[in-house]
Amino acid sequence: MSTLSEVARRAGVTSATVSNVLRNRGRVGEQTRQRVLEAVEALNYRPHLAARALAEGRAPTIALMVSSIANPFYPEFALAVERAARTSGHFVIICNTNEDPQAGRAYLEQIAGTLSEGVLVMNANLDFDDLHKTQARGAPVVLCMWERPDDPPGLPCVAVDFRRAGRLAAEHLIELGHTRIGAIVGSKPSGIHASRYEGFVDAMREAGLKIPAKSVRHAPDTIEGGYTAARNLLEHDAQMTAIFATNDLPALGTIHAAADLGRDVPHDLSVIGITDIQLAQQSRPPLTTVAVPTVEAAELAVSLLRELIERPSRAAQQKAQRMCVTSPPQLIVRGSTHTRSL
Amino acid sequence: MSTLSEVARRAGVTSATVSNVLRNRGRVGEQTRQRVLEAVEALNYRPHLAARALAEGRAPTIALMVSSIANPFYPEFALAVERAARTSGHFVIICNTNEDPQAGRAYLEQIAGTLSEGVLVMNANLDFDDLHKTQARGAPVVLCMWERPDDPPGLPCVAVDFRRAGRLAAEHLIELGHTRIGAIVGSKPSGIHASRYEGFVDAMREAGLKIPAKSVRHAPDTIEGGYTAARNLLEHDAQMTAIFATNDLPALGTIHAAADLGRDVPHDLSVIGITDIQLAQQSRPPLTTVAVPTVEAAELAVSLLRELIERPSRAAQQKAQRMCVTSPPQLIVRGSTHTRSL
DNA sequence: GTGAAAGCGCTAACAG
DNA sequence: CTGTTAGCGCTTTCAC
Repeated sequence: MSTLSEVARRAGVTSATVSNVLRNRGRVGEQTRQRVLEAVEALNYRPHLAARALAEGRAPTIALMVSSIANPFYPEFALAVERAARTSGHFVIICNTNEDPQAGRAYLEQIAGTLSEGVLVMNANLDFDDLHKTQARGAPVVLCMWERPDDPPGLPCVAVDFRRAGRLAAEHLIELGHTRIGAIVGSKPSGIHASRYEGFVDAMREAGLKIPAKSVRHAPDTIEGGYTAARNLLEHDAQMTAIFATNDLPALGTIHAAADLGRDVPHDLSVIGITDIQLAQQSRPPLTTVAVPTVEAAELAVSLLRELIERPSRAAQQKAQRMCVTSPPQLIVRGSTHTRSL
Repeated sequence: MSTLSEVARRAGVTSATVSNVLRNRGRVGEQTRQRVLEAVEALNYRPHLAARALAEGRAPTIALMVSSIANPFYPEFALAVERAARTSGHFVIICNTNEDPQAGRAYLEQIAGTLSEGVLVMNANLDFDDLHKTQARGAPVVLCMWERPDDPPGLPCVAVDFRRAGRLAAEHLIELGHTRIGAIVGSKPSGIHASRYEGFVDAMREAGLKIPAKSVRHAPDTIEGGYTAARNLLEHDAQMTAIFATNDLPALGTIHAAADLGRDVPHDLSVIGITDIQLAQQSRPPLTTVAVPTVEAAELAVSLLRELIERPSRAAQQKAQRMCVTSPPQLIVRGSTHTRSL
């Protein structure tokens, strides 16, 4: 690893000059520029990013806090984040909190503001106090998937109208003539699944449909969780003709459960999810779902973060209020829903 | 963000002392230690990792090069890498090369040795020259899933006996009485899928079974790729009773294709894959597959990397030869394979 | 145009 | 035990 001053020596100039040609700052004579470039080439010089970070007082990385990268939804988001981050010259450090606020805090305290200049939070189950603290220490924080455009979290965020997503899903089922509709709701009582369910409830109410307690189940946000909940639902109410899940994974599990119960999807049972993960296209039948603008959310989150990093002064005042809203979720009709036929 | 010297001033000592108490180096009086700790607390001080990295001449991060984190297999691996890395105090920077050697090179040149002190390579389609260069510049490199324990790549690596995996899969099918077996091989002609296919060929040959060209297809490493290839296979040879895929995703696609062709898996058609990704348990029927020790590979890779980082001198000599082999792949029989019944 | 010099925040000898 | 002194590799005024 050669250094700036080695390059400088070889080019017969000083390191300041080398720095200047490398960053196109200041005026440098064409001749010296050439010599410097040659020296850089000859020595195979590459700037030391940590040193640069220290000198500039900023870091070339951002942290992405996520509960577990192994959950099928996050990788798609992480990929989009990484792409967006690259365009602003940032690398992304992946921080799996494993849903543990302790782990999250450890990450935040160590890297925020020292190794990474900002943090993106994606359903990582973090303590809001911790988030505020890291913000106070100078590292901007943005929440990547806030579920309520109408209820700001007091932290910069990009919001997705999940309530609307829930409503769209329910409306689709209702339009198809379904009246006995079951719901599988992500296990965490509050948070992102609550608003989806609220949207569902809104639509049901408007259509004059009841939601008996028996037709709602809470389940872990996995295929298996959905499977179990769906079996349960179907065994308690044989008349049910449609199931709404607050997420794609449980919806996929529902399709499996139906198959095991000898019920054909979509003819005997319609199933709908929310998100539109890649797998949704690849199930049998392909899953009807309400697509959430993942890539857009990632891009907005990165650009908001960048803005907060670059205009800390102006941003300081707006921080609490700063909220970007993505374009609305959209219904994607595929093969798992059908006109009620019973 | 308060600094070491601010803490020092407040505690009435010098920054060296603060550094000492924080890292438990050197002897420090109990009284001063207390005062320092109080000051740290009062100022909410956190060490600046970039500064520390510069001073120590090493970085607290490693880079994980991967073709695309959105591919369902990598996240599981990435999670294991991150966990292992944390135990050695490293953060992991995720580098999506998108299969593009150019992109890979850009990453390597920028971060290797400056922002991250080592790099893990996971099927990222990188140029070996580039890897050798980054190694030469002082950043250890380890390949995470080398497919041939018997043929070292000239770079440190952890090897998984994929040939054996292919053999195990084939043997399972053969034992079940299948003789007309189709094969779906990952698209890249050389590399990781080749050895899996070789293992398959070995077993077939030993069993005295032929592999007509018609019963082999190359396909992208996706569900859809497998779907198309399987349809193709099945339409050309209605007698085929089993299909071996070099990876789980195409195997899953094969199950779908069979369903669309009205063939029951496993009674009309047995399907087997390799890897054992999470999805394999969750398909209908659950996929029989040969499990590859992902987590073990991740842990070995990280510890090998750490060793290379820490003993550069000794390691230098061994670098080219350094190879860890994981425990062997194992057959996991689930629902997609069955005794031949035609 | 180019160089000299200070400093980013921390660590690591070495003195005292 | 604690302080002094040098850097780590780079950026950035500010002189010349």
